[in-house]
Amino acid sequence: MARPTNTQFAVAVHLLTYLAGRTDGTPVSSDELSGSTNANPVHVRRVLGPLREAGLVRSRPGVHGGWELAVDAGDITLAQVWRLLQGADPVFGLHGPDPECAVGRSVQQTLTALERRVADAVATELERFTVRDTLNGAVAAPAQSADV
Amino acid sequence: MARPTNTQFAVAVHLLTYLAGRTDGTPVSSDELSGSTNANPVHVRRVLGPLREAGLVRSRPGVHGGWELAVDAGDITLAQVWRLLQGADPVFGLHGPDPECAVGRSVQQTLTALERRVADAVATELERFTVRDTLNGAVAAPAQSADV
DNA sequence: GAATTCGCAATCATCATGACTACGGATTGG
DNA sequence: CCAATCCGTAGTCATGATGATTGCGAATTC
Repeated sequence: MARPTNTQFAVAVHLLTYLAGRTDGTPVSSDELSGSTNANPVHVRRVLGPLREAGLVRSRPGVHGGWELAVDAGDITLAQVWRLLQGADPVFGLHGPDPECAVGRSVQQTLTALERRVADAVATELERFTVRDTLNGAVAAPAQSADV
Repeated sequence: MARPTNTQFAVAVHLLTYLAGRTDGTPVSSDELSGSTNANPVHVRRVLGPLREAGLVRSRPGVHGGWELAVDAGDITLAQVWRLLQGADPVFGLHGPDPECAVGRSVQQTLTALERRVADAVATELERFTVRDTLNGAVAAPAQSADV
């Protein structure tokens, strides 16, 4: 199926959780972080970049530099992370119908409206959890899955 | 845009709406459908295949063959279509963390649980609409978007 | 001044998606 | 029976998104 192509959200949650688990106040280098996420340092920096701009994390260059949380883990909702990294991505892809077809135009409007509804639903669900929850393993699977 | 690649759900909604709009009982060929969706006939058949297996549409070969709805448009929820085509796709991609890292394993479990929750949320939202709604343009944007 | 680490640009490999072609099978109509 | 139409499916190809990797510069610490 549509394989997990964009993993930035997953990596970000991992990184934030890792940082939240660091009790000593020392920053963590991209190198160390890349080891845990099995990614490379450049990618780590690219993922953390938007989070830094949003004020969630700090970075410092230099010998004992690295990354650390800028706010409490309990104050970072997963919805925030989602919006920063993948919130602009459509949940389902749109297609380009024949512009001359009346049905096509109507369907396109419908799909756009749907997209926003679904994106809202995703954000609402992610709003319920924070990085602290992920650190504590407090994110449980739903009682019953609607799958199939 | 992470998800922009897989447009099968969008195409399927388009195709079903097109079929629902056909008042005369004659089947529609893949060729005609491909014109409206701006795709090619083979792709149309590939998208409609799972819907046929689920009993939502029928197809007939031969001279006056083609596709038609097998059930009432009001009985086809968008969630059904979603599950058949993209329901198995993760909403956000998972990454492959270092299996030796305790944080990594924990985060992975959390993300898997999250994935199911979010997938449920999407399905629940799509459950609210049917192909008839898309035909009537009855899918409105939400009152306020949670974007940004 | 040397070592460390972030910041960023540029290139490359991989993979999902969909377009396209080709051929076979089923059905209709003469 | 034969031709035309249309689905069914396999196979190949182009495109685009994603992430790996390298290289170089700037900032900071010691």
